[in-house]
Amino acid sequence: MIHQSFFSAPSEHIAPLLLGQLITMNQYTGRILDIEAYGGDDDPASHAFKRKTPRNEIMFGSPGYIYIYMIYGMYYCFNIVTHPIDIPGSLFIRAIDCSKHGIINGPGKLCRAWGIDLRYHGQKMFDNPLCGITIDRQPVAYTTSKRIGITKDDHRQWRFKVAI
DNA sequence: CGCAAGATTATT
DNA sequence: ATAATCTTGCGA
Repeated sequence: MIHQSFFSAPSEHIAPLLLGQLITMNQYTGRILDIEAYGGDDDPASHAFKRKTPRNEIMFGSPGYIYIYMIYGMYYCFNIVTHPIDIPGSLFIRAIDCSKHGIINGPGKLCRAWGIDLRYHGQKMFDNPLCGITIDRQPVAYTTSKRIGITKDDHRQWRFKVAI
């Protein structure tokens, strides 16, 4: 499994490297198909755009930790903190090809299928036998596009998907 | 303390 | 295109 320093880089640099690779969360495994990158005070769409708040605080912390938040009162979303400490950013996992459930397209559906909730918030994606990512393949071809579901759109092409 | 907006999804 | 549903963060 990859270690913490791997996540200590800009989100948009890491995202394509993780596409097609193996993610493990407790009993579940799958291959990452779709990731969005988020930054900090230069990224209006990011939760960490302005100040540190109770919710986004972890985005300002050490890389490689799990950031979970609830959206629209119904769905949890799964993120991994990026950038060195004090520089906020995250990777937003949107879709996975899961060995058990098949393709799960949608961040809310992923958390529902894998039972991810706030208990995962603040846990590690490194040095953790239960949660982590293993790079066991050559880099895969991918496409980029605009991030979806955001209104403060800055037109950045920070959505990364495995090419069909 | 009130209120609008939100990194979504299923349905029309 | 819109409802469902509730937390968060902002302003007063």
